[in-house]
Amino acid sequence: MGESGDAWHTAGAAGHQDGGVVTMDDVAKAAGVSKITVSNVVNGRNRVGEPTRLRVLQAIDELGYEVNLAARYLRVGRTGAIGLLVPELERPYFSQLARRLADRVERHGMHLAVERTGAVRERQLSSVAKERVQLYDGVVLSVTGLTPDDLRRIELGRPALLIGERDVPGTFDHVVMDNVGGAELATGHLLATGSRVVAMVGGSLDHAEHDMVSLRTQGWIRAHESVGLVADLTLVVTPEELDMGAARDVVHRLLSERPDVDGIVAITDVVAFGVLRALADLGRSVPDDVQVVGFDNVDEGEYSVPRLSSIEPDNDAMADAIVDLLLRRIGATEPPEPQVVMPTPRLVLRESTR
Amino acid sequence: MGESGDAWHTAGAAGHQDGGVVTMDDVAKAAGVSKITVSNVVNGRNRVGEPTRLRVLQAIDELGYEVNLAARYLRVGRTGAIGLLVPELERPYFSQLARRLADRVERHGMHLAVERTGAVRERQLSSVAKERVQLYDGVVLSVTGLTPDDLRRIELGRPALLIGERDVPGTFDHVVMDNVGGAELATGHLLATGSRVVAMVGGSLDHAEHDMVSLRTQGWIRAHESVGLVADLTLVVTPEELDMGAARDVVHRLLSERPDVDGIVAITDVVAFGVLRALADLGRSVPDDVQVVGFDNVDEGEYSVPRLSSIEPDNDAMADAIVDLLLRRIGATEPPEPQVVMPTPRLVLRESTR
DNA sequence: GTGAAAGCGCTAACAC
DNA sequence: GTGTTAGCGCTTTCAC
Repeated sequence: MGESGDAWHTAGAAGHQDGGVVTMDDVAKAAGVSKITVSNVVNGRNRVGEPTRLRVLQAIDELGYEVNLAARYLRVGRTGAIGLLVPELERPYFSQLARRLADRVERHGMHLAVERTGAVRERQLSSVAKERVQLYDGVVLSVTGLTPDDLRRIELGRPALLIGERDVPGTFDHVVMDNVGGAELATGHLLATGSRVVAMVGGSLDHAEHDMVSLRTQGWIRAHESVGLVADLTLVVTPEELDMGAARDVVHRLLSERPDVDGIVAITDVVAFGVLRALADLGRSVPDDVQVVGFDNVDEGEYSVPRLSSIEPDNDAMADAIVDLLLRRIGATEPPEPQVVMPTPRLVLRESTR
Repeated sequence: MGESGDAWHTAGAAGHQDGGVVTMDDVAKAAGVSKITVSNVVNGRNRVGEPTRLRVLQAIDELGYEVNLAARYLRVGRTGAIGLLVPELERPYFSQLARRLADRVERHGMHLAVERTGAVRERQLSSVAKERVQLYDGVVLSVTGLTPDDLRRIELGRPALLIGERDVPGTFDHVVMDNVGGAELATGHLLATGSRVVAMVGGSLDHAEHDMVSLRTQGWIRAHESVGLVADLTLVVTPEELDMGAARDVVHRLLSERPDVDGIVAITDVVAFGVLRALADLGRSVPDDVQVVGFDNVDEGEYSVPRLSSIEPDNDAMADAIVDLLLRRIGATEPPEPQVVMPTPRLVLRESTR
């Protein structure tokens, strides 16, 4: 048959004859049936006689045939894949979310692919992301860092679900953390266990934006209010990036200006790890000199030194809701009513708090 | 026009008329040209007059047209996507590899999607993985944990490149770490700086398998040999899993049996973090009582307490090689000669060693 | 139980 | 510069 083909690509791994892009027609010819019968066999539709089935199966095996997904997709409109679009691949929160989603999606016979949107905004989301998203039956989109205005522009052209922020046009399914409530819970615990000067590392006072950072900062403020204190806004410090390095640096600065800080709420667990690192640098003992609490309850918190107390947003419940809502939307013929799910967070106490 | 379509999926985000799966034909009709002219405009082929181009562009905009990638792919055979298949999404090594690859791949105008193969073996790799891989122009496959025999079975039907193990059929492009050399370097440093009883946490003595674990264990043995010592094989301890929790547990056990251990080589950085956690539990000071060195030089090593010394396999050079080799193979019309790349590792000293 | 015809949306050739 | 023809590989009627 053909002379070139796919087989060589992997440099002749298995023992196929010659590869050569085997089509259903080839199989049909070899088995002495028609294309459609091959299709029926491949897709397990039972309207085909056992002897024919066997002959077809054998031909498939001999020729090393494999369905062409692009063709099938063009015809059927389904790829069986769900896309998860996140701003960064290596943030533990996202990779652990990916793991949870992959588990659940596979349970439904589909699979998950993870892509990075980068420090994407507006234009990029509406054009770049839009194109690549086509090869998924549905998309989970993390919109951390996008303004409500950006969000209004998003139009992916297929079933989609948002995670990450709270205030959203109201036209998307949306699974969110209780950012305010969680931060309030965390801060409240520090205040209740003797901390008097509780800083918010990674927070922001830009109340206009209803993004994760501002919301968690509000929770920190509210916790003060609800015990009759007024939060000292100079204790909100904002690192360049929400990573460990920047967090560590900003804490060095904070503690040189405000050595009286005896509690730190970190905007995320990753930031909290940077905080712990800085406190170790400075010889402050945790939790005796300074209590620290994070947010997200990432796996690594179990093993940091000291172990990190954190807010668990109920990540499993969120993952459940995400795939349920998305699959519902994928399966629907009519656009279902957009829904918002916000599980109740709880505080996980480990060694970094009293 | 149509009444249903894509638009509703995202619940009417943007302001398209009605959606309705707009095709090139629709655009062509609206602009008063032919399908192919629309195609030419969309793909930026300049053989189209400026006024026509403008009319087409406007029609595209008005109708909210978007190319159908499945159709294009069926025709052209390229999706512009590279797949990265890893056993686990949340291992820092993999997510950081993903970041490096995504950077480079995007520089070439393509994009990267990451999928999980799970604790996949044989059958799964040759069937499951094979299907889903079709929508990528090329695939980077991490084969950690597969036997050489499994590897021989892999036939993905498209340009592929292996990472992770050393001994491989020799028919794939292959980018590997110098596992033996790296572990030898790490162990050598501990021995040279006064450690006398150096355990290998996460190692394995199953020399039959030439997987990462065995290779790094060999490096540990060799380092002893090259300074005239003979490695005490009872110091090789194997946790259930290569994660922090199991590593921590196994170190607890190790140190209760062998309190004289004064150096630990961890098979990976993640294992090393578990080791550090255990040593903190046991009140051993690092590096004074016990030196610790990891492998992979994952970002988190900068921020652990204490900061982790580690083997840097030259991850950037590996990422460069991976995309260069893969793109070469994708672009080629003839199967290029399979190539093996193994950068030289170096030791990064931080606080966990003397 | 099996097959023939049609077409999903796109682009490579080759006209004009 | 622009259009026509053909076909990528598959599945969905509907007939036999």
